Amino acid sequence: MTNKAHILVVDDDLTSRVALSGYFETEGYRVSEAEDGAQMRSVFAGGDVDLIMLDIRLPDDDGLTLLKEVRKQSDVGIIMVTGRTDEVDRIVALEMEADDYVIKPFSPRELLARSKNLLRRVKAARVPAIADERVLSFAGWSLDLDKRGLQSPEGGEVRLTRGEFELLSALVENKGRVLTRDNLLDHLNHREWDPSDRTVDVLIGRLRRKIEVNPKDPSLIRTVHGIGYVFTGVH
Amino acid sequence: MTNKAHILVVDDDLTSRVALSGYFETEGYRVSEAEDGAQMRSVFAGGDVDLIMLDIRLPDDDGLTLLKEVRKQSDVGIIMVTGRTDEVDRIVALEMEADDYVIKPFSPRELLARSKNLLRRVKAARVPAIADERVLSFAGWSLDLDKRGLQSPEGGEVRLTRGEFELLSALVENKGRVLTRDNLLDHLNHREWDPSDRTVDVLIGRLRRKIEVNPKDPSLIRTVHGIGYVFTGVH
DNA sequence: AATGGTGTAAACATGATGTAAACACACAAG
DNA sequence: CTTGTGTGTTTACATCATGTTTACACCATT
Repeated sequence: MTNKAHILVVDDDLTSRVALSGYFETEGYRVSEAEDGAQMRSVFAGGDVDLIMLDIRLPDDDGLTLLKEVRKQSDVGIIMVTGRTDEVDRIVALEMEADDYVIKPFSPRELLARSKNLLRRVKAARVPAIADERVLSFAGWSLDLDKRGLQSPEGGEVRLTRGEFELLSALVENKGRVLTRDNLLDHLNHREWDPSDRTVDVLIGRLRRKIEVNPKDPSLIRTVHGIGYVFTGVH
Repeated sequence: MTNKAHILVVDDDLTSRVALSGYFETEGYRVSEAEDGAQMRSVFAGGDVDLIMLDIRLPDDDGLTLLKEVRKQSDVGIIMVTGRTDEVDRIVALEMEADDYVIKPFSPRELLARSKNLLRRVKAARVPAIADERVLSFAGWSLDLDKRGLQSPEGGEVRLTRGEFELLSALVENKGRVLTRDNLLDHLNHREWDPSDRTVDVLIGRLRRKIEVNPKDPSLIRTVHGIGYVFTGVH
């Protein structure tokens, strides 16, 4: 998959939390951590969590209570983290529609295999939900993030190279905010910028010739001398 | 759930098979049984199986071989039935994308809870597929998802290999959205993509020679340099 | 005016893509 | 078992797209 899955680890015990996060980070997942229900809700509200590793024993809210709360509003993947002695609660958790549980101490290899399989299922179900188009509009233009194409106000399709597209979407997504070359180059490739690097300038130039009415006097992509560029198109 | 889920129990041992079937039947599921790979294939070919309980030890084909075979062509739920001594194979099974395993003798309550949760996920992913048209049309062509065949605008039947079909259906189902090679290879087989893997490129090439008016200048399947491919046929 | 930043044409280098051919493997037929 | 067939995968190489560099003119700021 192009996008890394986002995993939320909820555990009050620092040791297990770090261990879990470590495993997942090594595998290239994006990991967030929470110590309690409040922090969990805060991260979960971001709306892009794919899998929750949820400790069944927490100081404030019971893990099972949180499980119920989350399940009520979401089909996110949930794996309960349990101790050796939680036998009964494990079954209860499964019956409350937790997808799985692991027992501390866990086998990393099995844990990762299970997580991966579950993520596959979660994502498969989510695709149709994200099916709505992601389109950024400005000054009559529309930039389709799925199609990776740009439509002119007249309706014609304008072809953009990968670099031009990355640059334009970064600018439009941050419209009104000045982005440095360093910043833009990071969006483009993941690369450090040094003062002799003119890549961004050249690409901005090519972009202007494609979308500006008068490329010599740009109105959409403005230069901020000594800093970088800023997108000033109206919505 | 409106329709009863269909569960296929594959086990050569009569005792475990009957035990498993019994549990599921009590819960109101529709259960089929198979003693070996051949019988399994026969039932599975019916196309309406939601969950397979697959013994990891079978007389003829290895359970893992069957697992691989099924996974190659389907996202059906799979729970491996293992003995106490199969520790290593359990992990291997998970890594071959089995959803779960149970250890004989199993706790009926846990088994049923796990099955129920998995069925929920399997069905969630399947609903949109069934709800959608089973025939996808574009530019005069029609792709029959049940028949796994393609009809040309002139009415002739064009033969597609499994790989070509998987690729084309993935592209058409996501028309207008750019799919990465990673993405496409995942539809094709369940396999990770690495930059040296040219399988997708070759298959796309073969596909183009079958459906494009001018394969040298493709209009249906467009290349998005540095990203992947996108289907741009009109409906 | 001096200095460093920016625009841009042109050349360049490199990695991505198209594709033929060889290969590997499973399966079916003899 | 052996042979043949279909098909996915790998290899190899020609070609292409495009990001990057270079060079120089021009501009902005001091």
